[in-house]
Amino acid sequence: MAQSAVADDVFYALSNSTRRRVLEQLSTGPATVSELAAPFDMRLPSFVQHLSVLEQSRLVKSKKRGRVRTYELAPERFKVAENWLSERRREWEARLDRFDEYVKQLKEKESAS
Amino acid sequence: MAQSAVADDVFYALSNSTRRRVLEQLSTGPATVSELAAPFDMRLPSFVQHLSVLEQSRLVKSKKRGRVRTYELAPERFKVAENWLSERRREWEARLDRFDEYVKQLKEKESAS
DNA sequence: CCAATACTTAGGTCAAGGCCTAAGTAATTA
DNA sequence: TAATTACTTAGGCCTTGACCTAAGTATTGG
Repeated sequence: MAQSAVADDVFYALSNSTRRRVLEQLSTGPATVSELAAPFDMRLPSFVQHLSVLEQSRLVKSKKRGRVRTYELAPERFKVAENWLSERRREWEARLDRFDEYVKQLKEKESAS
Repeated sequence: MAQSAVADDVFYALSNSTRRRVLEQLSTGPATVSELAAPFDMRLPSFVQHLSVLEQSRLVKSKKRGRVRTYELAPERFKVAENWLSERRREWEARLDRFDEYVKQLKEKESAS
């Protein structure tokens, strides 16, 4: 899968507040489907779709023991989003620094005249 | 607008690779609609929809002078995504630290017995 | 072993997303 | 002022997304 497709999946998974709330919950530790579903006013099959989106994006992973499926965070994939964002920030800040430098030099020339 | 709806918009805007490429381009400086569209094999009206998604999310802003519309990055909104992600990281790292501490104490008790 | 539990599968509705063509409008340029 | 440029608007097509109900399967507790 192309790098950008991974980012598509990750950002898409993050674009829904139900899914983000699940990730918030899982940040505090593993949980079962029922536990995760409890806070939401949504039928289980609908909710489980969200879990499957999260799992496909690999932001979480799950394991089934007996009839209980337990989810946990898979922190690695978060880096895809974090890295993309910090790369953008790096880029625009570098540009703004160059602009500041440019303005500074303009001023120096001005005061020298 | 609720905080989560803002995050919905931001992450949704970021979930498409065309839109991310536009943001990458804009990280290096402002650009017009035609300049931004040039690299893409897509009809202008379709492309412009992506720009409007970006603008609605407030990740970018634009201004029209004459017949030319110029876009630029609006860095502030990126923080919504950055903050959400760093908050999750903070949370799960705190948890893993607690777990390490727990394991460490287990080992101490063990060696004391 | 029977019922309850914890999901899972199948399939349906409706809105939104991403692309298109065709036809505008407004600002510039020749 | 006529043509070109730089978008913009309108509307259509098809797929995907987010929800639902109904019915299934596989454990497990009584």
